[in-house]
Amino acid sequence: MKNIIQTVKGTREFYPEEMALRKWLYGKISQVSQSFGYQEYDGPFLESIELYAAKSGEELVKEQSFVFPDRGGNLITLRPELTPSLARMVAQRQNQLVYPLRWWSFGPFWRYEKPQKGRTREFFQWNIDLIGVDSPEGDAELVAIAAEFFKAVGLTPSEVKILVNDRRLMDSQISKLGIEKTEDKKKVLSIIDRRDKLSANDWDSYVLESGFTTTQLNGLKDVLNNKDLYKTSETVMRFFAALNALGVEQYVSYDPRVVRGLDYYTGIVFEARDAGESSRAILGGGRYDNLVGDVGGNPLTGVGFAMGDVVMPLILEQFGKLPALNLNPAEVLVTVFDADCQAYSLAIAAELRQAGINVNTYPEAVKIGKQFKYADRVGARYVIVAGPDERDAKIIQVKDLQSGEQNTVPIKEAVSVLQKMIHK
RNA sequence: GUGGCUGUAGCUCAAUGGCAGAGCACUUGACUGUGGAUCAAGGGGUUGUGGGUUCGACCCCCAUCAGCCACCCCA
Repeated sequence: MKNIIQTVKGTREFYPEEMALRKWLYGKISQVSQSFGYQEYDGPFLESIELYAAKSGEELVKEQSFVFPDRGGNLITLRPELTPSLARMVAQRQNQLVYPLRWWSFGPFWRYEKPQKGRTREFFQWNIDLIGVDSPEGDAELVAIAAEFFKAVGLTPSEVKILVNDRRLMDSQISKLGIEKTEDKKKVLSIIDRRDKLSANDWDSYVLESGFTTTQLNGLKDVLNNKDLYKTSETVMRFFAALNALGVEQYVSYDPRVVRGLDYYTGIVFEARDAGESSRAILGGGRYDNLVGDVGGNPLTGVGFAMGDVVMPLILEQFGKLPALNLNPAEVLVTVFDADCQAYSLAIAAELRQAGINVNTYPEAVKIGKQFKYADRVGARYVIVAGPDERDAKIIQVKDLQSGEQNTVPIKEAVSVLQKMIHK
């Protein structure tokens, strides 16, 4: 045990239990994405480092990416995010694609970060984007997709909330405080982003230390406490009207403190958080204006979000919403009574499989009790016993481990009887 | 990248410088053609790894690896 080579730091292994959960999650994501008419796509897992140099935040590429030289000396990156690949894919076929473009993806990503709970170095991420539209209704569609996803996995509006703001709204408010320079505005956004991470007093001093006046500080506080700020924006009002019409308004609320860290958001921004103590960010996204420009296309607007796969199981566990998943694909186990009867058992199993039933056989003729225990442990519900008596009489015994009932079934009716039992 | 906590059986944890243990899990039996429940017995450890201090180290010191927590950043 001790000299087994360790897994790479921050990676996960998917034993059947975890794999079943991953597939379940993928299924929900796929179902919700497709219910809104989005098409599945994917990009390469390996990209050249130049792709990220243009657009992504400096830190993401320089400090949080796995980068290595290939045998030819080119720097290769394990993709830390999908958006640049998406931008290129759109740019390459910009004039052939049909807009609005609705695409979604679920695949692996790598970031060289310090692993801890809810954060690994290798993770899966759901990306979904609506490209080529700039309307509040388009923004609302993406938020509605997030809400429908929560609904699909069984999370209620009291357990998860999607918090929304609009950068344009914030921008005009910040201007009103006499902060006009782009650089200063960026600084304010990052200050707002830290609002929850500091105590009220510490945050106040942080604002002042960053070079802003007391008047600006107080003005900023007023803005951040104004839950009705969105009512001053016709666009955001339309956005909320659309959410109402889509029937997901209970999951969504306006919060002027949400600004998101990334520079490239230009309109609506949103993030989902759980209502528990940890209050983790579950997903985040927003509107961007210049998706394709950086990789050489004509500017296209879009709105999208990303959700990692690591936090969701933690949230589901916290609220007791983890699904009970069946790990054993075989509903039936055919026991092997003794060496002489093995062929009879194998033939029964083969016949059931021909009929589309998933069947385990016990691979050796050990004590029947052990085989029953095995069936119980692996979660096979029906056990077939076919010993010498059964073989000679052309029958089998079928036991339902859940009810404990056992019936004698003529071999000719085995398929139909089991199909009925399995599908009832 | 910075700071802190932790690491003992498959799992959850005891043992605070003097013989490395318990519960659960596992194997076998009670039950010679039937799982779960009960009872009994049994197997299982280089105490994360490598050094050091000591007559003696799970325990103290150093390093290292991993996990967790707070920063940073974000999914």
